[in-house]
Amino acid sequence: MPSERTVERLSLYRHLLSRALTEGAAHVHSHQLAGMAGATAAQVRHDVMSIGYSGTPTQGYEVEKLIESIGEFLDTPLSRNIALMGVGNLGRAILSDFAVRRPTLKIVAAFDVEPDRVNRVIHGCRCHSLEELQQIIWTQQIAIAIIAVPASEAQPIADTLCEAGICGMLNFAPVRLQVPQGVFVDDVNITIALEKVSYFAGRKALDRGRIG
Amino acid sequence: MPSERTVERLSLYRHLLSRALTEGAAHVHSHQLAGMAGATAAQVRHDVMSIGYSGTPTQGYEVEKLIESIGEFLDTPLSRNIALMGVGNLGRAILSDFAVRRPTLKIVAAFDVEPDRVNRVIHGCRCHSLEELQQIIWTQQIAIAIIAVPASEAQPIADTLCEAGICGMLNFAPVRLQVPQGVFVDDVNITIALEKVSYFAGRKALDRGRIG
DNA sequence: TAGATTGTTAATCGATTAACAATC
DNA sequence: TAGATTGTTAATCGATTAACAATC
Repeated sequence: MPSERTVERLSLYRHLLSRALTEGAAHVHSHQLAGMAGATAAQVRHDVMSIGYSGTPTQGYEVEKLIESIGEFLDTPLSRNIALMGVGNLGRAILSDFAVRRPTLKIVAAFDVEPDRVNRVIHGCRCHSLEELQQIIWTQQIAIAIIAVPASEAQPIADTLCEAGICGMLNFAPVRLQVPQGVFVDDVNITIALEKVSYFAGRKALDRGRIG
Repeated sequence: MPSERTVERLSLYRHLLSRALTEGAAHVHSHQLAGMAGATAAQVRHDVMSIGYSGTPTQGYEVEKLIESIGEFLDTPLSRNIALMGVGNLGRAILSDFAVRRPTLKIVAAFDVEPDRVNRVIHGCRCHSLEELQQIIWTQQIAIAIIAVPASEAQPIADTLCEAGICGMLNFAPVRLQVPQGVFVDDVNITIALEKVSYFAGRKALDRGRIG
């Protein structure tokens, strides 16, 4: 079982390699990929080894083959259909900015409680009422959900999703979701990320003697 | 120097404790806070110890005092004023959902290149043109920036920000930013987060025998 | 061939966990 | 007092880094 960091890096490698491929790069060395990804060459070699792909000492890694190997490793037999819960400002931003980027991950349905959002098509995605949730999750084979609802509604929504059989959630609400053992949850907390930046930026500025 | 994880958890503790305080809680035990934060009691004790606050065996931690201690530790002498770069869908979502939550962190200015956004007030925040950047960063004493521009514009924007003396950035663009030594950058990559959820959710589903 | 890069093992580093005396 | 919880040290765990023979 690879670590979360390794999975994150592999995902990033694939993204970078796809772009390198369109620019005509046929081979990359570990330190080149490391430079692009903000990792070390040793990490790249470790990550690549862990997915069972091998390069050659002189040429390095074949870009096309490596992309393929990462895909075989990362892409699970799970359906790649995603549900978006909440079509407020954040939900709409996710729909417009991130829905199209990866063909392997696709937001196929959105849900909201606001009557003026339900039954509308927003950024190319139809918004449904919560009553339709279970049926749509089943018929569309949705395995993953994005939680972009206010904090107070996040837990009830998560409960409904778990009952409907969802396998994983990406949670933007600043709440720790209680879910059954078999469900994977990852949190993106923008406020905490900002506080972290503020803290370490402040420490660095102090070290530089810029302030304090 | 505390780890990034410790800083993230401390930020979360403060958030949770503030809410507990308004609900009338005067004291918490390590395992209670751990339960709320999705951490272990040992982690809570370790984190609290590292900021120099002490509880008592019978009562646990005083909520009000602990919040204060976390603040003294996390809140740097750095100005808490933030600039938002890019007022597209994501930028607007950040303005509306996260700007008001923490009084210690405040988005005081937004910037965009689109003429129809410049000089407008969006979600209570004035949007400026990039020409005004340096002057506003200086006069408003802005130390932190949020990068919510398209990938292709992220690096030039980051360069300008570094020249203007910014200390830290929270980057939403799917690019690894090149910055000088003294600048702290943290990345939020929603696509990678989704791929991670998909991978681990798939693994869990396999283990449960739900698929495969 | 010579040299850079690979796969792979061992060493290091740091965070988490366990353990336990001190204490309210 | 008895008992749960604390601060603190030691043990564990896992990831990163270093090292190096194999190899194209």
